[in-house]
Amino acid sequence: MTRNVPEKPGLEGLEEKWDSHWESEGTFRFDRSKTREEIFAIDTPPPTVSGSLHMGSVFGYVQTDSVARYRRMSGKEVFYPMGWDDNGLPTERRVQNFYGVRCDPSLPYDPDFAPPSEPPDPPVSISRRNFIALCHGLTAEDEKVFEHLWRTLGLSVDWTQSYATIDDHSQRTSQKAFLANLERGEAYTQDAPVLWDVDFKTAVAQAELEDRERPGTYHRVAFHRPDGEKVFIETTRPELVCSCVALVAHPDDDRYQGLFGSSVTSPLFGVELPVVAHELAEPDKGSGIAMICTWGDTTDVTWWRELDLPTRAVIQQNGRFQAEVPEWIESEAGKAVYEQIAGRYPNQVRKTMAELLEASGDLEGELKQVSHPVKFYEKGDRPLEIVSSRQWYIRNGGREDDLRKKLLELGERLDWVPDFMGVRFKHWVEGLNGDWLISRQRFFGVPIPVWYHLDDQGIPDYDRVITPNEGSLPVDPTSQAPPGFSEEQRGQPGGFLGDRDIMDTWATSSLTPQIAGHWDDDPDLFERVFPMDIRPQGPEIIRTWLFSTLLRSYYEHDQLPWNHATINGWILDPDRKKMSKSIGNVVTPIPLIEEYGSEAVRYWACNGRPGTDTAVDFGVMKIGRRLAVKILNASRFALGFGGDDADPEAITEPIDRSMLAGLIDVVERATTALEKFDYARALEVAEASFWSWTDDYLELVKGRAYGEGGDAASAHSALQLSLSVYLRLFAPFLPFVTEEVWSWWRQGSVHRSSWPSPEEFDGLTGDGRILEVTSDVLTAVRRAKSDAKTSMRTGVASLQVSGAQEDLDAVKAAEGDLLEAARGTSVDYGTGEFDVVVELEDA
RNA sequence: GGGCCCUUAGCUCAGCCCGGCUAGAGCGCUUGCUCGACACGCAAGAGGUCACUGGUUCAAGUCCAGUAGGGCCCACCA
Repeated sequence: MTRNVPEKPGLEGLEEKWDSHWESEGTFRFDRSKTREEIFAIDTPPPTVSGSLHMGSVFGYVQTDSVARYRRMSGKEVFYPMGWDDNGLPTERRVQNFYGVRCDPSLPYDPDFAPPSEPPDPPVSISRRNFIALCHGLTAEDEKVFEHLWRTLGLSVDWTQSYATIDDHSQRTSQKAFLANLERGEAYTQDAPVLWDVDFKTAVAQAELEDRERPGTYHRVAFHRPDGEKVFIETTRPELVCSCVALVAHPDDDRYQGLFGSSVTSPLFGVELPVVAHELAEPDKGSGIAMICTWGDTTDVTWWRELDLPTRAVIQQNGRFQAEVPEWIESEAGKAVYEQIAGRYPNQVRKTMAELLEASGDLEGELKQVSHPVKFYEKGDRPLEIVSSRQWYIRNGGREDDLRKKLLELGERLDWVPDFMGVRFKHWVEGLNGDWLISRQRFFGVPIPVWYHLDDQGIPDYDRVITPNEGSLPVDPTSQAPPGFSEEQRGQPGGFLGDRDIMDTWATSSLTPQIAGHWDDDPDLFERVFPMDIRPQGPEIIRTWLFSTLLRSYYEHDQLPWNHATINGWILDPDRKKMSKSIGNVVTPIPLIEEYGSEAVRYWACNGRPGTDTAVDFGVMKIGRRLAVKILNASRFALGFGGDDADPEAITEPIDRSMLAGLIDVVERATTALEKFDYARALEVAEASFWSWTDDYLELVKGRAYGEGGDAASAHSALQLSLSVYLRLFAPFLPFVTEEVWSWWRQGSVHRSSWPSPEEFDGLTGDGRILEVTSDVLTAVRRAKSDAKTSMRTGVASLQVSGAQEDLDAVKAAEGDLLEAARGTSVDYGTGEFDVVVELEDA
């Protein structure tokens, strides 16, 4: 075919050119006629579209894309869909800030509502339906930006397979799976203490917690024995004295043996409390005796449950102390004290209580400043409180050892890349201390698809759950009536109540294999892609996304959702610090793509070893760009001789065959690495070989290639053949430039060509040492010229090569090329230690 | 408190699983070079007690034990 090699090849504009070409050709379209064995399925992480674009996203996705492209070239049909995680709190927050609105579910829907042009302060309250409409609108915009970024980066996803975690199909899948869990008893509802974010006014799950080190103050507070004797506890939360239900010490603690079974009264409130024993009480913490409140921390919950203590909760879901005086405070003095703290926030009450205790003589000694870990919602700004509320849970092994063991087994069967990441999973499962709380008291998400019967008094009976017909999914119980009821019966005695909550975003994204594979509506497709081959993801969401996906797959299919989990490393800023919005060191990808090009950014990402933390490094990007430019220029040379296409028969020169022999090794090593998902090693191997190909082989054959006849034809064919191999080796990493060069003289896409294999070189290779030794001699000649500070064009007056006989034979086989490259006329050979003596002509 | 990862040239990192020839790459630095692919370039060079201490071995950057520093994850907030 005719060759179309440009005079001055460049990188500019390649992204756009090839993205639209691939799109119109359907290059990456998934062929669903293939069988499961022929398919390589990727459970792509759906990025949260409501955050800013971030180098962390680019990093992992590009690495995965290189794996996808390799598998496609090695003969697999790659199932590579892209999803958007738009449901959930990040979107709500973004909408609130972007438009300056707040969702108030009590407001009626306003069909004419339009968001203010500037976010007002304070924000304007709008109805739930208006709010959700804004969420949908904004995420649609955000998704376009993301898709554009992914296309510019050259992710080879099949864009016809996209999904969003809030779209109807995802909602249907999510609700169907939830109802299946409910049916089998894996999901249940319970009224219990939960960790609660008072700002977001929602319950949060164990997986969403983080500890933050906060300053606290130990208050030494006196409780009173009937005989007037004081018992001192130390607490950082004196505001909870009013919700105290008991004092507790370790059963073996000698100091408190006499107190167990007796009672004390609380300071200020005068509430009578038992003194109990429990082994969780630590003798060397504080005074060794603690107050149990309902609930100050999760240990309180344990004590409360195990010791069967009463519930005296005072902090409400809005974070304030309840307004009415609790009924367990009976004394007039106690009531008066409570009046002073009613309706206020815990940190205010803490100060007030300290003052009141001081005044009453119940606060002893100096206040002691400490720093201690406090539980926060990972997205929240205030410490979590524990409040009692009805929530939905999915059993996750946190309370059942059999299930926990089963999940640990599955985790062991999964192939972790790198394997030490499996330990994180193991520790997480071993450390689970409760079931997965999936209900959220929020708005933009998949509704929990149930209703409850109301009794004759209009009181909901949470044991009588009404579920929808599967055909009606997705449903919104707050606006749709359950089967067998009409909307008029909503809230009426004998009628129904729709669950107002939505599911945790992970309750839906834990089903990405089922959503992308169309478990609910296309069983034929699902059979062809499930279980998937790889789950690529970041290390920070092993406890959430990976774990919950594995759990749902176990419940629904009794097997792993994928065979391999490839865990990428963490992205650090150029100074090797963790990137975070609060520090303000987040690096965004678009300016970098503009400056260095997509290939450069991809090269940087693919240089990050699997599972290894990697810093944003502009230097590495520059190298990537240099490599891409080099590929263009070297290709121009290799294809610049007109004439025929590569003819294997024509490759007769020993050095050409020697070069091909070396390439076999490169192909084998790159292939082995990629089979183990080690894209970085494959790139490194290809790159090192490519540079010596340009620096040595190209220089050595240059003179012969410009000539004519059989020896020139040998060079032309060898150049084309080796270039074709290099382009395919680089295609997974540098998709644009390799496609560009491929298009100069080949039909079709390099990304649909076959991955190079050693069989391609059958009968074409020679002694690999010829090129190696000849290159060494050439290097010695160059060194001589460099030392003489003269041009590389300087002629060589005499060239003596000493070495073992086999080395001398190797050089002899390439003598013509060597002399031409070295600008010499003859070589003298001598046996002995390897040595090259060069004498230069006068300049 | 428990666990995992890291520590190799001025910088960023390979090499360690499976011990073995003078420990590699790129950037930066130094010195040259406008040769018919490439100045978004080319060639050559300098630069390292492989964190530390012990041990195993004929042989340790590589295996084992420990120490120190850095990072991450988990853990009941009295």
